[in-house]
Amino acid sequence: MFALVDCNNFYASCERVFNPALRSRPVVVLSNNDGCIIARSEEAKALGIQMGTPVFKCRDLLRRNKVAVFSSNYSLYGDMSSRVMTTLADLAPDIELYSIDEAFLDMSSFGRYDLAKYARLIRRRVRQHTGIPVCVGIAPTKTLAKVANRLAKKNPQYQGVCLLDRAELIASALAMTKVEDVWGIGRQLSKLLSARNIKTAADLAAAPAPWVRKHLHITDAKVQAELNGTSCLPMELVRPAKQSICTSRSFGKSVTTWEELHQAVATFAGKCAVKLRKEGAVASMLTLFIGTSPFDDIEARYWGTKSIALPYPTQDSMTLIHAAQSVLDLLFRAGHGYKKAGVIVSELSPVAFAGRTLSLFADEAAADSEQSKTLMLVMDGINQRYGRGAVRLASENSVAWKPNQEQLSPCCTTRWGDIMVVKG
DNA sequence: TCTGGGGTCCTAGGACCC
DNA sequence: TCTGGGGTCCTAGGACCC
Repeated sequence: MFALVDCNNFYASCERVFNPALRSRPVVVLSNNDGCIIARSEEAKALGIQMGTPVFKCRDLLRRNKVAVFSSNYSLYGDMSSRVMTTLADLAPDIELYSIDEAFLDMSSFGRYDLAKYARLIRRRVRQHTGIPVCVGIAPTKTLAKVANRLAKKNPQYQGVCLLDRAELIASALAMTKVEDVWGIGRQLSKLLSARNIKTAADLAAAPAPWVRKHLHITDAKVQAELNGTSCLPMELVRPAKQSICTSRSFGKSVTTWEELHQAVATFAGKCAVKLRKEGAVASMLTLFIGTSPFDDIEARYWGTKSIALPYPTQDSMTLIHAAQSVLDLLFRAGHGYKKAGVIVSELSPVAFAGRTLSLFADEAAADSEQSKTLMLVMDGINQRYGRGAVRLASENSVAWKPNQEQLSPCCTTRWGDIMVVKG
């Protein structure tokens, strides 16, 4: 048996934990550039505010209903997430951290223990330790646990817990679940299935397996098997090594000059380097993309993307920034108002392997130098101790293109200075 | 005026091998 | 008119997840 523990309206709930005055008010959290609504409390959902709505389209509604609006505060959400996960790790022998607000727990060793009762204990414990409300779904496969969790969330009478441990319970749960709400079935696929009159999870479970395998993907065949109680997706107890790392942003205002874009690109490459070092990986490939707003007139739009091989597998900020800027020179077209850019590093390998392969060309290094490694170590150390950005390379700068973040809440759990401003 | 960010997996098809 | 068979590798792009 698998339990899926999923935090309710996670970002909105995080904002509430340290601000009790928000408990009776609708709360929404905005995307990185204060552009779209990406999290909503139950009260906000009840107002009809949809996921992904641009704020400017519902500003009146927000004001009329005194909705509390926040910029996204990932320091806070990341820290609250690890508190929730730490609490959960004590409650089951094995745990898979699936996303920032979800984890699977391995319940297979619980035997004849009352799982519904245990699920209620999980909810209480997480609430007590972190202040975050969660729902728990338990079932024989991960996909069914997802179904169960969804029912627990949608139906107040379940009180946050749904246990699917008998065939008739599973059957009725599948009949209640629309096919587009099944984990792994997205918009395109549900359109296709709907045309074949497959409208509920029960319909999908009952569809002839050979037809599914022939006309859909192998992943969808697994979804179907999981709905029918055959577990195809095992617990993943260790996070697999990342294959790529991306840093990208939309700009608070459109960027027109080469200099500003250069700074943005340098900053993103620098952030990728920090993430690489945190991951313990080196990258062999770098991709840069820059673009105008997709909402611009079609003739004003521009989208450029290009990848280059790095001189050797690296995690050095200066090497990556230099590479990203050289790609920018190839992609930059004057006369556009750029709205977004990003850097992706890929072909990652563990840092322990860096330099094992000798360069074919004798005058080329095969890995970062000892000086560069030491310098990066010192930089990361200083930034960890004194705060991100305490030291940076001169080319990294975020003045001109800085994203809008007008409603940022304090970092109550990660920054001492911020604790003082909390009231209530 | 204002429209997110960061990932993975799968497949089709081209280019190449013998 | 007739024109093999069996592979691998790589990439772009689509679809999905949160």
